[in-house]
Amino acid sequence: MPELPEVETVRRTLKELTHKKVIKEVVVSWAKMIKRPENVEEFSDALVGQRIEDIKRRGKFLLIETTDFTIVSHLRMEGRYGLFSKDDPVDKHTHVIFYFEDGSELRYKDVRKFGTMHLFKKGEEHLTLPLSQLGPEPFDSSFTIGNFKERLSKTTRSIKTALLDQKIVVGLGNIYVDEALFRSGIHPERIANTINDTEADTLYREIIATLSEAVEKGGSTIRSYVNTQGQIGMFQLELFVYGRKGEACKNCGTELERIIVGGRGTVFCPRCQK
DNA sequence: AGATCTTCTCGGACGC
DNA sequence: TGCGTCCGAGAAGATC
Repeated sequence: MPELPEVETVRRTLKELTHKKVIKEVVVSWAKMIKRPENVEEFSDALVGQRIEDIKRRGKFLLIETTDFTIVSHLRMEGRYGLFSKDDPVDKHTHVIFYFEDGSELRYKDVRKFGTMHLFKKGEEHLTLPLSQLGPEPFDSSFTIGNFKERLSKTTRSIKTALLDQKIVVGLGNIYVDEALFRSGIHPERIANTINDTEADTLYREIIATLSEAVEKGGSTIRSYVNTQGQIGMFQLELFVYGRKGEACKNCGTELERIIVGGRGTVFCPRCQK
């Protein structure tokens, strides 16, 4: 499931693959994934003749910038982009195809149909949902330890739930939140406002370290994550807890436990995480 | 009234 | 084979 590192990997690949290509036609075969504008034809029509100028990322959202518009795309769990030629058979889970003037096509596939696309006039995408309420980027100077501690001190949710909410910091999903909490020695059910100063310092550092190491490794392959080129990711980041229920903690050997926190499956070490 | 909780989206995987 | 259940990111709506 794409979290920040996977989305960043997709962004980099997609930017190379689609640079300066001009859209000839857009075909949407699953209209419900287009959340803005309400009329799907408006979405398709607006993009005809547009050139792909840049691909950015905000949290787990991809921002596909064209001459005049920005497509805000969220992959949710299973969304994937791939560049194909017209001779490639169209997968049944393909919901949007961007046809380029050079004959190539950018296809969006999504088995679960959870992904979304919003179209904005370029520059207006940050003014409203889905981007307007997002917290700071973990690698940006706007993500400060002071603000992080203040936000934690003001909520009574579990620390895991607080971190999955994209308001304190963006980019963490179920994999990396479990990893960051393990690396910080913090139990996922700890109430956020009970996290002490030292723990918050560690957590802040480990959130950034966990995500940046994963970006370096090109994202995770958990649940057969595939990059934009249709290749299985070269993920090599060592996962300490995610998906390892019942296995031995790599730090102390204790059997890892799985619980539900905020409705999400959660794996942790009962000995290392307090 | 702001924080938190619940519901909804969807189809593959899995268990009986 | 055919049901029923589970899973989950984010937003909207409901509730505290």
